[in-house]
Amino acid sequence: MQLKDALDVLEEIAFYLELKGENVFKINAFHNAVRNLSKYDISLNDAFEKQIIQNTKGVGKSIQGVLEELKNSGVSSLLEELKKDFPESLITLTKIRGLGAKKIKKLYDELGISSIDELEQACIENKLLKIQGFGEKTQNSILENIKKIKDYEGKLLLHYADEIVESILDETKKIGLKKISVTGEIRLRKKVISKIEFLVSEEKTLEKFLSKLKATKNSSNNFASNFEGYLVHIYTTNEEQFYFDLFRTTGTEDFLKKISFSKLDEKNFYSEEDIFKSLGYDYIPPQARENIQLDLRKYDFPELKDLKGLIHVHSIYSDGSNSIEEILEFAEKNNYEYVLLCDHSKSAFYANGLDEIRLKEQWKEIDDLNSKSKKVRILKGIECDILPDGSLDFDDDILSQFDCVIASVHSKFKMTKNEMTSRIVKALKNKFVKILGHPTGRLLLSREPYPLDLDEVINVAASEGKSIELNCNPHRLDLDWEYHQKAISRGIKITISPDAHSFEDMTYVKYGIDMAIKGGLEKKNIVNCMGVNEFIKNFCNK
DNA sequence: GCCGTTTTCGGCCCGACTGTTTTCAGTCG
Repeated sequence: MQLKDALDVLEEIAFYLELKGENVFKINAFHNAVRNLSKYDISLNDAFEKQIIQNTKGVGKSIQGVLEELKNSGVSSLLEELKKDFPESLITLTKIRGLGAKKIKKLYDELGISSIDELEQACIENKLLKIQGFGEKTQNSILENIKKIKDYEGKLLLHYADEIVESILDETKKIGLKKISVTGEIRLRKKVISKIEFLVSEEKTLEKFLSKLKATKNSSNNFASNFEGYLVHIYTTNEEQFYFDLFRTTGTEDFLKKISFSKLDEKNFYSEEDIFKSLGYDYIPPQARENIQLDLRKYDFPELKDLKGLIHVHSIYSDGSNSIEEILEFAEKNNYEYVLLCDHSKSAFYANGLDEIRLKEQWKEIDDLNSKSKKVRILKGIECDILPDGSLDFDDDILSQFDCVIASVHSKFKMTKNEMTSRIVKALKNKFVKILGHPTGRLLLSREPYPLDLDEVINVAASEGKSIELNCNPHRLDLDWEYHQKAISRGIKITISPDAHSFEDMTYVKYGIDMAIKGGLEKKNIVNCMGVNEFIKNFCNK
């Protein structure tokens, strides 16, 4: 069991305690424990072995007991006991934004609502207005949020899809199924996946594979299955037509049309390259086939190894889980020339943002490490909050002392389009700001972007000579690939950054590479394809 | 439930926001 799953159990316990009207401080104790442990991305076993559970503040005897029990048996008897008094589905209501334990209890006690469907029906029938503390706006926002949840149902982010693919491919290895490839949306590297698709060439083991997935027949060579609530499609083919069908099932339909795929008069190919060749085109990687605007020519697409700078990394100084030394080791191991360390600024109190005093401590540590490190240069950066009025979280005197400043919006999302646009435009005009972080603030499948005139932001970034981030966190992927051509056509360079808070996050740049290819970015368009000296020359103060 | 200690019980993070109220409760990060 992962520590994160165990923390979900603690959150559930807190929820049921709150339903029962337990002491607020007792409930908070569970929330505190979760908060203090949530920065560790490890298994529950490791958390015990590394003495993390034992030494973390806010994790006392009894919460430790719960975690111990989870480690040993996978369940919590406390949670099981608490659950007994309520319907199983009640906790699903916590998925709805704006609903906490208090409101859920009211809905349950007064209207007997215990599921999202029941709640939706009650809203439609105007029943919530009768309850004290609920009004029209609350009812509307609940309905809206339910709609969102239903829209998102069955869809998953790319990195989760990759995990599922991985686990299914592990199974096929055990079975002995050899000729299988992921195809369709995942192979195109779409940012949100609605079905998981495989192409398999028929062999003896196919039946075993299909029964393992409990797949049912759709048509003669198409099977469907449901894996943990997600749709899986399995297309079957034969050895000779494998690449033809891989090409076809990868799509997109628009792309196939664009290259006149249907005009191919033979079906036996030995690679996708051969298919492009016989159609008279250079090879186009699957990522780029979703972007119908791109020319059918060879692009100088970036690869992971072309990224020379690891830009936008958080350390334990703010809300990251690694020390600067550990980040340095990671960078060395992965052949980066430089790291731009970007912890949060002081206003980001929820993320332990740095004030001027702690900044100085960090700078000293960076200087010390730089004097020892031969291979990797650590640069002093900051992810500086853009305050609601467009000013920055440090004054120019402090800002001037960073090598490079990334400016991002983290608060007050609910502004008008005009207000938000001028807020960001003002920040971009600060001469020490070099990169705009996650420009739209969206969280895929969870939070809409804030209202923003992105065209205007791109125009200003261009005229000010600033870079825009392609945030590689699979929840963000922001700046979206659909805006890449617009940005580079104005001369903007894009920064591919992991916005990392852990080692795992640092590997997210691979999703950035996927999106960059999709957007039609070439190495020359990407800031961190520059070596350290060129980066300093073009994007650093001093 | 956790912590800290003036060691056995009292205090516990907090500000912003929203929507409901008519002065505040609930939620969120």
